Amino acid sequence: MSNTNLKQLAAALGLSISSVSKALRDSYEISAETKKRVVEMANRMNYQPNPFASSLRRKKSATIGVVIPEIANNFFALAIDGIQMVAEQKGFHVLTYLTHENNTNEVSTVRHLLGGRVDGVLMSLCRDTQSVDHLTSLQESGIPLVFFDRVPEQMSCPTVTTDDYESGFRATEHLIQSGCKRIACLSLSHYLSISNKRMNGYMDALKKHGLPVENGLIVQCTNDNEYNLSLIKALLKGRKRPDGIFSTVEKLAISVYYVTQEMGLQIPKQLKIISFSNLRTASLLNPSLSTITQPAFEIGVEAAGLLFRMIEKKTFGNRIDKLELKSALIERKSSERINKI
Amino acid sequence: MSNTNLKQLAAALGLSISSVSKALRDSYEISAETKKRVVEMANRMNYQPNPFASSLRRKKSATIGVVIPEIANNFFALAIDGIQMVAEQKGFHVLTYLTHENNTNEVSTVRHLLGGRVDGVLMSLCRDTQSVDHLTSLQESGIPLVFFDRVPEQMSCPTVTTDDYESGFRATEHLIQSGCKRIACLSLSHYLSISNKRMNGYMDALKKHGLPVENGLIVQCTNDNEYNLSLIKALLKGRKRPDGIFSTVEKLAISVYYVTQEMGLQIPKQLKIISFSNLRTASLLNPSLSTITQPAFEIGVEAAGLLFRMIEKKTFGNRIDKLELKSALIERKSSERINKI
DNA sequence: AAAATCAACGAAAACGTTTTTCCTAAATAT
DNA sequence: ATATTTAGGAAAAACGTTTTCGTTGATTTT
Repeated sequence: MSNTNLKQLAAALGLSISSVSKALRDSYEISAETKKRVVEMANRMNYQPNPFASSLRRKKSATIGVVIPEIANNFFALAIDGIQMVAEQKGFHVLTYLTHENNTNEVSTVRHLLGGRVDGVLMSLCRDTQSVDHLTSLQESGIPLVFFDRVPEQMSCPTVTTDDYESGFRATEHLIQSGCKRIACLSLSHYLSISNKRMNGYMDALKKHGLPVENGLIVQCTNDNEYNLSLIKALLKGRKRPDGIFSTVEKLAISVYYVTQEMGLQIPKQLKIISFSNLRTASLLNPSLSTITQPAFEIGVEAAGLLFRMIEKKTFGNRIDKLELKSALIERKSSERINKI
Repeated sequence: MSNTNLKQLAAALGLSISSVSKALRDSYEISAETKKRVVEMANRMNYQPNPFASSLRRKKSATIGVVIPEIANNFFALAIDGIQMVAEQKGFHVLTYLTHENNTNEVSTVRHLLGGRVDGVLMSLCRDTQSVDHLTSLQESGIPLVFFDRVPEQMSCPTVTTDDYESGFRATEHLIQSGCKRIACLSLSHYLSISNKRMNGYMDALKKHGLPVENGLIVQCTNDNEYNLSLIKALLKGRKRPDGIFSTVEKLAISVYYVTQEMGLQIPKQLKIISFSNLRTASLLNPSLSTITQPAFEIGVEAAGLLFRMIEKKTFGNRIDKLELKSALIERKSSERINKI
């Protein structure tokens, strides 16, 4: 805690507290010379305004909250990076909260946020969030709220997302064009819109190319990594093994790599795979992993930008922005066509 | 901002503000029945105490600050994860700041922190920090401060680190035992103690095994990825190419992989490599990467634990904890001995 | 029965800002 | 010369808590 306050500063200057405050905030009521004197003394005495007093009085915290499922995740780490950049430019602080994919944590975090600790909230839902009551109550409290990537479908709110349906479609079509006939889809959660949209793209691509949609090929994964591994193993050891996998999320693709390594299954010869991913090492994997790569950093930047427009009331009345960015499909070895001789 | 405050709550209950406050804080001065009434009404009216008023009055923020070079980094993401876990248990909020390896940012962040926004600070230095003036002033201000991983050598402060010297030594010795005769060292910064300690381990291992320490084999890398790539290229294209690389940091190893891929240099046949890294995909790379893996999550947990002991004044007077955790050396293909026939 | 203790609560000060209102002297207008 | 404006600054009222003292009436102690 900074030890010098306005009172001491005022005493040292022979001025009143209010004048010092106004001088520091560059008010027109204070003469230029006085301002200079004040600023100099403030520096000399190492004055730092008390943020709580200021926040209390102004009802502004200069802080935003970011609520995400996890941080040890390339996508979210990059998104946070973008968010932090914008926040810093605006002179805002960033409070982060991790839900660990657990709705209970999400709800309690939102309740904390309702206390008014932040001027705005950026959020990406956790995988098992169904009810949006906590979210609407946050929104109704008047705190600007923007969702990114994992957004709630049931409520009207500003969002920043990517072209999930199209990406799922293109990824699946790419596998088909590489020769796959039986393509599995690894889904993160049937509650998440991104997971469902990606899966819908997958299904429509199958239909377009006359391939059947088999329920057994759609694997709903959990938050338990071990259990996911067993699901993937079961999928790949089954009688009618898929020859292609569309993974809606990075960590599931990594699990597939581990399983195939253990089983001695060859990618892309026996199994092709493409996955949503922000791995920097995708091209260095054995084999290199074909990816749909979301512009994670930009998503963070745009979401934060939107939030600050709301905080600064630059957005008119009831306008609700829905921004969609494009992901990039990057073909690598893991989905390469094998030309039989 | 929550709309109901103590005053309104008190009015609704027909009690005084102070009694309501005391009831909510479970003071012995208030009867059990009254407490129950108050708590019920508080829930009904959705009362959330104003955090700024509370912080202002109590001179406690229930918040810690975390200052790190970057977040899109496996090590730091994991460390943050550990920190957040402990903070949540303690009911604390976490404010994160990124310096982007830039000392100017570090200094200005510290100045912000001096304002008293947080009750404690966890920090990992940026690569070009030389002077520790800003750090000592933060420490002298009385805010508990714990460094992790990248710690300042010139000042006396609590730290959580790993066995960097030993790890550098073991990694280098491992390369030697795999048959390397000319081992290069990729250093992140000659200002960072971790980088230097790892390098000292490297040099001592060379000496122990009668290998010369060549300045040309010690590459001081920068914060510019492109430039680092050119440095690595120059190293590997030189007349007397090294046959082994000890990388003190993950991203430089990744750069080496890119360069060798481009050059068609074969790992581990023509070049062996081992690197500090927390890559989850290390074993899936082509070839799998031998790593020294730091217990990043635990580092976060321990550093936060230490910080909270200081915040809660559980640590006696001038005691200064220096905790050292062990890293694990994991041998994989990238440093495998090639047995000539 | 008087004095002391006690339980349960209220009044008010304090935390350090920001901001509105008010004051005083000098400058300008009438 | 008097009235009015205008700088430049001071006083004081918030902001919503927490906490230190009182203040009661009731109970216990002596």
